[in-house]
Amino acid sequence: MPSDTKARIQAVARELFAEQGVRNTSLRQISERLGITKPALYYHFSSREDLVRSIVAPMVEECERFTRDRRAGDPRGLLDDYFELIWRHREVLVMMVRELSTLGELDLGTRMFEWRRELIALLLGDEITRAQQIRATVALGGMSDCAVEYAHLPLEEVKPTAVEAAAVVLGL
Amino acid sequence: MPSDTKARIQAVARELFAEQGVRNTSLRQISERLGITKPALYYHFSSREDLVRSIVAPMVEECERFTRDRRAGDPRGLLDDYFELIWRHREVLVMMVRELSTLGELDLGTRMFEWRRELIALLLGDEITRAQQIRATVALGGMSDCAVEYAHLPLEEVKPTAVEAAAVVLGL
DNA sequence: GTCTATATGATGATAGAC
DNA sequence: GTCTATCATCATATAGAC
Repeated sequence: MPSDTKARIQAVARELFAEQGVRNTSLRQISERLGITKPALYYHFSSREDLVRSIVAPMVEECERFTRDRRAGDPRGLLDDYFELIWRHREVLVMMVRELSTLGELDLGTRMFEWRRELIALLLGDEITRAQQIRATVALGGMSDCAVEYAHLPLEEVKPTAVEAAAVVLGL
Repeated sequence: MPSDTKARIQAVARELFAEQGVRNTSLRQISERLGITKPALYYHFSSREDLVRSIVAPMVEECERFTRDRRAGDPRGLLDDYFELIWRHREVLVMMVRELSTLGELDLGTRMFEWRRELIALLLGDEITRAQQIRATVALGGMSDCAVEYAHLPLEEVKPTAVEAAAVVLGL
């Protein structure tokens, strides 16, 4: 059985990134918490950016798959699934909210912004007024905030209320 | 008339902090955009942290004054004033959202979290269920997101809809 | 008030031994 | 796979001249 050092590096990095931000976390800190040395990291990842990307990629890909594979209609069900999606990735989400600037360097800021635009289109259609756009921001942004703020609670304790609140805002 | 270099430094710093994050901005960048040298900054500010603090302090103080001086009741009016408050400081708000971690070093993360707790208490009273808490997070968090996402629009185009959406969530 | 020059330390990254 | 040793680069910050 091969050693799973690579996965352990990612776990520790995710932990530190969520704790103190991506930019604030050095390879030294990661290696120290793991009990290995800095250069050892370079055997598993070609660069620091490679490591960051490997952690963020799964969420980004799943988000983009979510809007790509989804057909319009059933807005209430979409809110439901949207919440489970951001909830599943809330550890990375905390990271992103805390440091949009760093993710911007990886070109993820714009992709996530574009993703939310698509999400709003799925919810309310293509032609929407500014007022609808703002309500959608309150609804979706508010739900994201919940995933961050109540990240330590069980899903069942947060989701029903958060989804219902978002639905009320959107008049669903 | 004394030169207002100090204020110009703060203006440029605010600009760069909002653009690319606090941690990502070096004193070198600030001095270069101003057309002066790095050590010149130290004549006006005793340290980098001193400069950051001088920019964030006004918002934090006004937030804390807001909850301190306010008596409970008139929740609809509170939502109204809350939105104008975060809107007025939205440049700093973008900074904070983008980099809670750095602000955490300045002990501001906890203060802002505490502030939102007080705000929710003013809105809904001291004894609230978790469900009310979550709805409040959607409402207040959603409004904050609007200040960030529509920072480039005039207030009158955003505020009425955002406040109304928050009020609906809270059943006001 | 602003400059030049410099001290000191942390960072990401590589070379090469084991 | 992990180590020791080392590099260039960048950061904040200070000393002292003008």
